[in-house]
Amino acid sequence: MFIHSRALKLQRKLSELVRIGPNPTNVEIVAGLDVSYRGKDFGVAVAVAIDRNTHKVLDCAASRGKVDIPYVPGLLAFREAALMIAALESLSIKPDVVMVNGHGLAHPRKLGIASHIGVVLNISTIGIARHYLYGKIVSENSENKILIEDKLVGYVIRTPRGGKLYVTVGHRVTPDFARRITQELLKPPFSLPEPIRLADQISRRIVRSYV
DNA sequence: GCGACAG
DNA sequence: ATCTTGTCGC
Repeated sequence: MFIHSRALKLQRKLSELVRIGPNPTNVEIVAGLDVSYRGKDFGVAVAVAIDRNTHKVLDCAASRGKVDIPYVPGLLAFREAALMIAALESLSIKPDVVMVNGHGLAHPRKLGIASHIGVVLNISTIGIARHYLYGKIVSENSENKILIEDKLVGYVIRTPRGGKLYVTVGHRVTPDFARRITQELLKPPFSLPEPIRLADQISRRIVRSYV
């Protein structure tokens, strides 16, 4: 079952394992992870693998099931990580880096869902969030940096339509690599990088197909 | 006590 | 995130 205090303790423990860089080499496959819900406790997670150069979909997989843990700000991973990991491991190919819908190090205990998944699977991950959660935003050189304990962990970037996107280090990537790969896969007129956008779109279609 | 609060 | 159709606008 779910013990709030245990969750906090686990996050503080796992956060010690998070690494900023080094970046993966020869990045050709980028995956995106997202979860949609039917009602309040039935979720569908989808993993989409994209070719970093052609932006074509290489593979796609889904995982669904009852979700008993409620959403609590700061504890999102306990609600969604299991389904996301199941979907990710169902892919027939291995991504070089994974984008997760949620924050990475920009988190109260430095362990947003992107970092959580990165540490648990020991893979490179990037957090992609549409809303602010935690951290100091500093405008510098016409760019908005996200600082945690005075350390750079990511950037707030602008989407083609003027919206904001919080891009942060999940695990084993640098802030600049996270931003660069995100920009590369951010195709107008969309406001989310392709891997996440497709995972989001596909997961809601699956969910909505359930009458 | 007050405000903030990913998906 | 989800409950929800059409509609106004770039």
